[in-house]
Amino acid sequence: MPRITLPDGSVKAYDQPVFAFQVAQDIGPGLAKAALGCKIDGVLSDIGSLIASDCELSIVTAKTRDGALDDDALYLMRHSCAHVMAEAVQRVVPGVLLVYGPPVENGFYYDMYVPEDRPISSADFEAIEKEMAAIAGEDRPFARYDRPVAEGVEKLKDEGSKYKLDNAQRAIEAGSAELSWYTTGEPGKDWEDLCRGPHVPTTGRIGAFKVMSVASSYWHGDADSDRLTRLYGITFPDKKQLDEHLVRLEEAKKRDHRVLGKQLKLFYIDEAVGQGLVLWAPNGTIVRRELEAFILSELIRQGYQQVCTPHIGKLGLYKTSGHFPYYQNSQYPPLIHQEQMRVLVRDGCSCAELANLLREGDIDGYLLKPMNCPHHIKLFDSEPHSYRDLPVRLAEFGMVYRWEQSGEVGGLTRVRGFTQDDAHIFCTEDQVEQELMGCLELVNIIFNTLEMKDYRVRVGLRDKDSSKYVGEMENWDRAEAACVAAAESLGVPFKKEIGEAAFYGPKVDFIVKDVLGRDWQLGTVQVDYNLPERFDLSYIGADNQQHRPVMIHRAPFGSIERFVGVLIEHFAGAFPTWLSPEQVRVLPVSDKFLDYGKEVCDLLKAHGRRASLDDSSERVQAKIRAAQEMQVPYMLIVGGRDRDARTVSVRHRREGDVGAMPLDAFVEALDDEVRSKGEATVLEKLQVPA
RNA sequence: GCCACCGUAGCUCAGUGGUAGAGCACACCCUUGGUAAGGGUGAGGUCAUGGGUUCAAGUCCCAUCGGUGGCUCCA
Repeated sequence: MPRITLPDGSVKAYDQPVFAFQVAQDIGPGLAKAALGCKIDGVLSDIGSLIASDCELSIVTAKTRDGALDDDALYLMRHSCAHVMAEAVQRVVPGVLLVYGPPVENGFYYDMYVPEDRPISSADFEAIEKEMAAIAGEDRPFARYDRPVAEGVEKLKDEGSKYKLDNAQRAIEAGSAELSWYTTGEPGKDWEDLCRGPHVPTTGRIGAFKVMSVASSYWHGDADSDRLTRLYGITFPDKKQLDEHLVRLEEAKKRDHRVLGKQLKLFYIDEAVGQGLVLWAPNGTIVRRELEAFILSELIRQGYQQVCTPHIGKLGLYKTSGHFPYYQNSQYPPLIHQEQMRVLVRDGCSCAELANLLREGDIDGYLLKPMNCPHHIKLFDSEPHSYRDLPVRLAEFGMVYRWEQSGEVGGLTRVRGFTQDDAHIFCTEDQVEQELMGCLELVNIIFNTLEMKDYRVRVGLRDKDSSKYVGEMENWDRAEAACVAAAESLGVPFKKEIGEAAFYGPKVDFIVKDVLGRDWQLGTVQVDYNLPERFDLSYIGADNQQHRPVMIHRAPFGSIERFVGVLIEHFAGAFPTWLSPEQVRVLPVSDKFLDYGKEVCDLLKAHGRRASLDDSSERVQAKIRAAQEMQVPYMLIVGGRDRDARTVSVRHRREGDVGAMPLDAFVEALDDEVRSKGEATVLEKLQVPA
């Protein structure tokens, strides 16, 4: 009979099977009342679970002992709230069929088939929430019942939802011996859903919730399959936490790079120019160029050579590389010269035929480059190479153009024209590991300098059962080992993912989250056995024989556009001084002191600082506010006292008024701050007693 | 590409089928000041674009373009 071990190590023994709820009751009625579920031998379960054998048991409540929100509790509430939302939707909108409603990070969703003549829109949220509140108010129990597979399938067939039947069949394929339902209330009478659970005890325990958004999705995530409606919601143990979450979301929206980009005049996207085509304003261009200069200085230190190549190349080049037509639906269509077009028309080529020629690539033309590698390969191949030359590392901030789907383009994170911090390393097999290390070292240096700690690393390895990969298997093994070793050297969490390798080689990807919690892949480092083959690249080895080099593609920050977008959010617009478009603004307290202000400003400019003078006839308070809104790191307030003593009164955008210091000392301290990229700061100097 | 929502001044947003609005920004005037908005006056609009309904459309309908969220995709 069950002996139940509790988290504190104590044991409760029962002489017959016991419900987890009863155990909680025996520990204390308060705990039983607060219980949302339990963990039996580490498996999250209903508090109504019957325990028949020895186990470890912990009771899940909304808060952990240290008062934080309990992740398991949130999971139970989200999952349960999804059920309640689904029931509410079915009350509000007739004809809705349920598909799938899991908890997700930050909430839950429910996928549903919704009749086409009655789409769900945000106008329905209020009614849905009202029904949800009613269902929660009824406080009906989440009751589980199981059916043997065959009986369960019959039941689902009777119910007539192909989606639920499909879910069941998937569960059966995964090895389920039984199918389970959860009724909110009485089985056979109240609302129910095929579900493996677990759930909170009653509908009254789903917490404070809100329907967030509606979106479309596809059944099985397949764009050719049925289109479903996905309703997103969130829930928290109480209203206060929900409200706090909503406030956090609002705060996050203010840090959105699209909002800050406008506010700080960094970049614009104009529909007259084109969707996903970024116009970098002067301020944004400064950030970009500083970043590029920084990356470049590290590249040069690592032995890279900088190259420049054009934005277009002949179609044939991309046929050799394989980019065309393999990736043609994510490319701008080929460009054809008008003379050639004239000849085609003269020879009776119809629009349909022309479209076909373009699609098949059976035509001379140029392509806006979707990648930089073919150009770099041609540069490498423009002269013979000895093994003594290798590795050859060619770097370029190269702009590439890709036809992204219209629904996916937005801000700086997904664009149609972007600048890769690209380089291609041509090396021997033996040099691969060392070169990978170099790439990751670069990532390390740059993320550390920018104080970006919150990124993750994914190592994409081949699926050994698949035949889609090119290259020698032993080279793959070595390259994969090298990728893993290099990732380990970074000292940040990384995950190996089987089957995520490119067909031509393994890779290491860097992924960050934006302010709204969405993942973005920044850079990638990829080993490539394919292109050297396609372009018949070679070098002369020590044995005087021709050998095939290995290529490494690496764009550790992906695109400068996306990277700057991520950086804007990372710094919430307050770039470190070395990156700031405007580093100092001089604010004379009255225009009597404009002369001195100008002198200060000119001195800063002579030192290479990006400084400006606010000569408006505003009060100093207003000038501060204006500078503050543009996130200028240092404001120098100058008046009579400063002029007479040849000082500046320093105000920092975060620290506020930090006191006066001699002008020359400030200029020098700021030089140090910029030069050291923030390792030394003006503020530190000010804290040193005079 | 798919679904929902949205598009009004440079920006943020109001606007019941009946004369186009506010705040900020901008220009000019007054104010000459010491750490997050001093005061006044003024200018600024093909209400995304194109059709339609109506005596009358920013408002209702359709299409197109663009934006937002998610799905799909992402070499």
